[in-house]
Amino acid sequence: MADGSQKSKTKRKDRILDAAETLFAKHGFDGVSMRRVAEEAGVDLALSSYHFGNKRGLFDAVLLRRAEVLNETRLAALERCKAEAGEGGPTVDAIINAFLEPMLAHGYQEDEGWRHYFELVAQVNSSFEWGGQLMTKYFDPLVRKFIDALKEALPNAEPADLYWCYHFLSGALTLTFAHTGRIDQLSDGIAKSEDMVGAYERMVPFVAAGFRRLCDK
Amino acid sequence: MADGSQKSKTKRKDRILDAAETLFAKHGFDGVSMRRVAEEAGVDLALSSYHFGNKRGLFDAVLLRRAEVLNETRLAALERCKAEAGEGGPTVDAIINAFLEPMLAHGYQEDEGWRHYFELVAQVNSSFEWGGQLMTKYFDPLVRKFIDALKEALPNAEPADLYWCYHFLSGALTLTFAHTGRIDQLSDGIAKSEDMVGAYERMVPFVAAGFRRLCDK
DNA sequence: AATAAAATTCAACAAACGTTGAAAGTCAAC
DNA sequence: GTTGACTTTCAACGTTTGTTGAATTTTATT
Repeated sequence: MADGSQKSKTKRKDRILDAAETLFAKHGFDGVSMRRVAEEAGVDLALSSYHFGNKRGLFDAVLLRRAEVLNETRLAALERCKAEAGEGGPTVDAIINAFLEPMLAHGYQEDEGWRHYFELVAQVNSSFEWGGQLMTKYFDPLVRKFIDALKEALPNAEPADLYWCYHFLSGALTLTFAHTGRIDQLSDGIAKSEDMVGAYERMVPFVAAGFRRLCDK
Repeated sequence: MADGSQKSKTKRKDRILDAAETLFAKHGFDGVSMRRVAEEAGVDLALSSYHFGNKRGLFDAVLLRRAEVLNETRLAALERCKAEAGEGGPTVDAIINAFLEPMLAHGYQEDEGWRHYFELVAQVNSSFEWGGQLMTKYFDPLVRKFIDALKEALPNAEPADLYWCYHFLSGALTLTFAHTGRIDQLSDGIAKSEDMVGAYERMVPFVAAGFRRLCDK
């Protein structure tokens, strides 16, 4: 059969993950029904439960799928930035850049999947119910490596200051990738939430300046 | 009757708002049922619909109730900081401080209501579904006044830079007040998400340094 | 004390929810 | 081509959902 429909190409299991990713990003865990996921994926209702156990299992699978990829990319960027640095090790700017640049590389290049995924992570990160548990589980092992690198670049920093600075970075980052459209309305179109390159180019110096003011003693 | 139960004191309509505030903050709009709200408020199921029309009306009422108070407090803080400043107008640090300090004043002083409210706002701010619309509606008229003040303190700033800087501030702020507990786990207890004073004292210089690096030309 | 208005309860609706056991289909290995 | 292991569908289950019309109680006004 020579049909060009999207359905025939990818496997059903992946189509379910894609549909769930999109819907969870837009409406949150409780705002999406298993029926809606099945409909969007073009699949029977029961199939999601078969593959992922239950709704929560599906949610975890969506989060895990790209977390592994992102963590690897970020780790590679960190090690490359260390290798390129001179004897004194990488600068604060370089480390922050290694943390942010991989999101841009995947993020806004005609890849809807990654864009939805970052929207979902933004929502999870700020949610009381899951923010602590899930972000810790999926991202903090890597985040610790970045904080260790920052400790070397800022040898006199108080640990508590360093963690709070990362927290502020995390907040700025996730809100930016949430794509809520708020900055468009606030600025009357002068700043655009779709302009990820502009956001990235500003976030690196903004955050690095904060780190240095608090931690460079 | 001389009973000291909480029920008898406050009016039912306020009890519904309080219960909804707590529950929406923890579980989001779709994670809370009208029955759960009624139960928590100690009130009949139908009463919430009677007072607020429907579930969405209840949600809006919860958001609006404290937004008005917070906006007034922030406006007063901004004008006080302008009055106290010399001829050159307030510094960036002073303006940022006027924006953040009111949340601390209300926020963590044994007042659970405000704490839950800020958790709710954090969640709304990062949600694709509500973030653009609701935050704009309830907070942006005031935010524009703060940005105008920042424009005067940073006369050579590009407008787009200014809006992005505020966006980063907003992200750092809302995540911090979301109280997800993530920073506790990441830092092994060195930094505590309940320590709002510590967060506040660090956020002001962190954010102000970012503004100056990007906007002070 | 009678009256009108507002507040609250009761009971029920149809619709949507997550999950599951059993049946049917698909596919590769032998 | 028969077997056996996955995959997918079908049909239904018992709950829970938001909302509403009618009845009841409370409150304020006369």
